[in-house]
Amino acid sequence: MKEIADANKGTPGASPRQTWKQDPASVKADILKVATREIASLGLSGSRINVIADKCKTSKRMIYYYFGDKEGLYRAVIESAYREVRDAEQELDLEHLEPITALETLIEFTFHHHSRHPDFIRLVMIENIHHGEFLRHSETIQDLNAPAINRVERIYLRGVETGCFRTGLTPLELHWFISALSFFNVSNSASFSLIFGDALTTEDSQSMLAAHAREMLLRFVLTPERACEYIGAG
Amino acid sequence: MKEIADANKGTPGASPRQTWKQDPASVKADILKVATREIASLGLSGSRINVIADKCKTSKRMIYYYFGDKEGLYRAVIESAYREVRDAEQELDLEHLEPITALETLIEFTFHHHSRHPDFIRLVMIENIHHGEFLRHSETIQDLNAPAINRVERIYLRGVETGCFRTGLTPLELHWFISALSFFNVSNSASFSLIFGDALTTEDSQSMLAAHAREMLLRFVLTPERACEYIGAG
Amino acid sequence: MKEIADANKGTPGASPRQTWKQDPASVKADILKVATREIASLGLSGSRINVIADKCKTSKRMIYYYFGDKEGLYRAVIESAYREVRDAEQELDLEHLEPITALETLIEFTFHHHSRHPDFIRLVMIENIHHGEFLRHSETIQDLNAPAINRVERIYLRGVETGCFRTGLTPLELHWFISALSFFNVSNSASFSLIFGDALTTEDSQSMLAAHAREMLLRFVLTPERACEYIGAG
Amino acid sequence: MKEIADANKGTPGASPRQTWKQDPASVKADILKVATREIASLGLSGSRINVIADKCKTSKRMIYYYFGDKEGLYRAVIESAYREVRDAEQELDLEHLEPITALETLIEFTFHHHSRHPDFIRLVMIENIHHGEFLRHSETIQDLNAPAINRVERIYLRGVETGCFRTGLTPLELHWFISALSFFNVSNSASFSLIFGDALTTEDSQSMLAAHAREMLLRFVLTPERACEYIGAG
DNA sequence: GATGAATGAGTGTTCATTCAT
DNA sequence: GATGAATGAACACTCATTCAT
Repeated sequence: MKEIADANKGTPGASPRQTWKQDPASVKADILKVATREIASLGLSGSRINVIADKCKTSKRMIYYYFGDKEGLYRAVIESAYREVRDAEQELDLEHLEPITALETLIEFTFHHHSRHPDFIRLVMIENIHHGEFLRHSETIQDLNAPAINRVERIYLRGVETGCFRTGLTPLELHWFISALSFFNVSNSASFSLIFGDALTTEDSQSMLAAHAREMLLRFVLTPERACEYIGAG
Repeated sequence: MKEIADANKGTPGASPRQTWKQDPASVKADILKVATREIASLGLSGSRINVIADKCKTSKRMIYYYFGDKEGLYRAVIESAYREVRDAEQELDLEHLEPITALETLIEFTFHHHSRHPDFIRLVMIENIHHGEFLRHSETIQDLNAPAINRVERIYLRGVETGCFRTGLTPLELHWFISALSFFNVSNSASFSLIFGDALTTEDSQSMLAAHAREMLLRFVLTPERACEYIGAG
Repeated sequence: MKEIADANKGTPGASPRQTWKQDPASVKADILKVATREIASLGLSGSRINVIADKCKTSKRMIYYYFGDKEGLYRAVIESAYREVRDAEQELDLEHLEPITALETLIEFTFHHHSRHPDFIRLVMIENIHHGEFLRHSETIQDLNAPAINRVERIYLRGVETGCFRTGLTPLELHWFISALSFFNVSNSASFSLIFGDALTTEDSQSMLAAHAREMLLRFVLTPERACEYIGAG
Repeated sequence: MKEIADANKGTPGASPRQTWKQDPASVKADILKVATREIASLGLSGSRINVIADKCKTSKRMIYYYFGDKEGLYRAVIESAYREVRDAEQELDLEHLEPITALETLIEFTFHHHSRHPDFIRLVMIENIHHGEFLRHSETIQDLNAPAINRVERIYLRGVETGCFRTGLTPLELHWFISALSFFNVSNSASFSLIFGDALTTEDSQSMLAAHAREMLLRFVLTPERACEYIGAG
C-alpha cells in the first residue's frame, strides 16, 4: 500500500545544500514549521524524517541533533502548535465587552480561528488517535491551555453577576460546547462532504454555521427571560 | 521510535494454526472484526497485517486472498463500520413520536450511541486524517448514510408543519449540529481530559452534556414562541 | 575509525541471486555457518548483517525471517558452536582406558581440539566480553555442556577408586584446569605473540606445551606415591 | 538490537559543562580513566565517544584533540592498562626469596592480581578479539612487558643453579603457564559460571584454585627429587 | 585551547506483498 | 483453497568525525 507522499526518495546529499551558514535557531524553527506541515498532513507514522529534512534543505541528522528522535520532534510540533493557537487567542480582548457580546465574539472567533488553523486541528486529531500518549508526557500543556478556560470563566461569571446568564453551568462545559461546534467543522470536513455533499463548505454556509452556533449557545446560556428577549430580537 | 504494535517478529511457523477447516465466510468476518479493532486502535499505518493475521489465527495470505491488500481491508473495515452503526440507528422508530420528542430522542440517542461506538468514531477520525481518500472511492457510502439525513428531515418537516420548529433550517445543518456535539465528545476525549481534567467524563457529567446538548438544540430549532415556552418549562 | 571489514558496501540486490530454489534448511544452515565465521572474526557489533547476507547469497530479510534479529542470530551461532564442539568431544571413548591414560588422553585432546576450533574460542571470548548476557538466556547451554564435566568425573572417580588419583579434588576443578591451559593457548595467542614473540606458536612448541600441560596436571592429580613414580618415569 | 550504552541522544548543550578551567593533564587523565572503564566494559565498538565525553564532563572535541581518534584513544587505554598492571607487579620484590618461595609468591600474586584487575583482563581479551591489530602498532608494548619475563627468568635460573628446578624449561613457557591459570580465571568467569555454576567463584574456592595452581606449577617445575619431597611435604 | 553546529555513510530493522508448491 | 518461503524498498536512528568561529 502506497503512503500518501510520493516524491520522498530522500536521496541524501542530492538537494543543493546552501553553503552560507544559517543561524541555528532559524534552522530549528524551520524544521519545526516543516514538520508541523508534514505531520499534520500525513500523520505521525505517515510523515517521513527524510522528507522533512529534504524540505528544510538540511539533513536528517540535524533533526536528530535538535529533537532527539521522531517522537521528540512530534512532541515539539504539538506543543508549538498549541502555543501558537493559544497565543493568537490571547489577542482577543473581551474584558471590556458586556458578557453577551463577549460570549458571542468568543464563539465567532473560535469558530473561524479553528477553520483558519486546520493543521492544528489535525494535530489534535492525530494526538487523539494516539490516545493522547504524547500530550500525557507534556508538562506545559495544561498551563498552556488554562487561559482558554479562564477566558470563558471570566465572561460567564460576569454574565451571571449581571443576571443575563443562567447559573449552574461550568466554564469547562461552555468551553466544551464552543470547542465541539468549532472543532467538528474542521475535523470532519472531509468525511462530511464526501457523504453528504459540499453544501456546508461554502463561505456563506460557514458564516451561517458560525452564526447559528453562536445563536444556539446564547439561547442556551441566557436566563429564561433574557433568552426569550434574545430570541425575539434575533 | 517504537510503534504500539509489537508481536510481528518474523519467526516463521510460530502461530498455532488450527487444522480443522473453517467456513470461508466466518474467516472473512473474523478478519474484518479483528482488523476493525486493530485499525481503530492503532491507525491505518500503525496497524500491522501480521498482527491481524495472528490474532485471527489465520495467515497473512488469507487477508490478501479476501481483501486484496491493506487498503482493501481498510475500505472493507470502514464500510462495515458505517453500515453497522447506521443499521443500529435504523432501529430507532421516531415516526410515531411528535416532532419535539422525536428530535430530543434522536439527539440523546446519537450522543450515547456515539459514545458506545468509539471504534467507529476513531475510524472516521482516521479517515479524515487521510483526507477522506478511501471514502471517496466507496460507491455505497452515500447511500449508506442517506437515511441519517432523511430521518432528521422527516422530523424537521413534521415540526415545521405543526408549527413548532422554525423555518429556514436545513436537515443537513441539524444533522451537522447533532453530530458535532456527539462526535467531539468521543473524538477529543483523550486530549480534552489530559488538558482540562476528567470532570466531564464521569457518568453524571456525560448525562448532563447529553441533556444540555438536547436542550441547546431544542432551544435553537423551536420557533420563538415554542422556544420561550420550552425554556420556561425546562 | 574503520571497522575491520572493508568490502561491505552491502549493495542490495547487486549479488547475482540464484534462480533455482534452495531448500530452506540449507539456507538457514548456510546463514549460521557464515554468521559464525563473521561474528567469530569481527565480534558481535563488528559483524554486519549486510555482509553475512551477501556472503550467503541471500538477503538481509531472510536472516530476519529465520533468526528474528541480530541477537537471535548470535544466540543461534553460539549455541550451535557449543553443540558442535561438545559433539566432537563425545567421540572420545575414554571409558575403556585406565584412569591415568584416560586423563592424559583427555588433556591432549582438549588442548588440540581447542586449537583446531579457534572460532569457538573466539565466540566464547565474545560472549564473556558481553558478560555472558546471551548465554544467560539460553536454556540448553547447561545440558549441552554437562557431558564435559561427566566425562572428567567418571575418569576421576575411577582413578580415586583404583588408588592412583588423590582425593579431595572435584571434577569441576579438574575441568577448569584443563580448560584454562587449553583455552588460553588460543584466546591469548595474538597478544602473547606480539608481546613475547612467536616462540610458543611453532608446531613443536605447541606439542611441548600440550605435553607439559598433560604432565603438570598428572603430577598434580596423582597420589603422592603415584606422582613420584610418574615423575621418575616421565 | 540495543547496545548496552544508552545516554547518547544528540540533545545539544544538555551536559552541565563546568565553567572553571581544568588543567589539561588532568582532563586527559580523566578521559583515559573513563575510556578504560567504558571500553573494558562494553568493548571497542560497544563504547561510545559521546558517552565517554559526557562522563568526563568534557566535550567530544577534547577527546579528538588529545587522542586523535577513537583508535588513538583505545591505543592509549591499552598501553596505560599494561603499564599500570606491570608497574604494580614491579613492587613485588622476589630477589631476596629463595627460588621455590619466590615462584610460589609470584604465582599467588599473579592469580590474585589478575582477579583484582578485571578491566585489564577484559582489555586484553578485546585486543585479542581484534587479532592484536592495535598492540601490533605499539612500539612500547614489548619493552613494557619484558620485565614480566625477566622476573620469571631470574627466579628460574636461580632455581636451576641451586638444583631445585628442573632444566629444559624456558622462562617464557613458565610465564605462559602462570598467565594461563590466572587469566582464564577472570576472562572466562562469566561463561564458566553460567554453564557450570558458581562453585568456583566463592572466596574459598578462589583461594583453593590459587593454591592448587601454585602446587601444580611447583610439582611441575621442581626436579624429580625435590618434587617428590614437595609432594610429600605438601 | 575550546566549542556548538553540522555531516556522510552506514546499521539494524520492518513493512506490505508475492512466489512456488 | 491454502501455505511457508522469499523479497525489495524503505524506515528511524546512530556513529565517529570535522567545520567554523
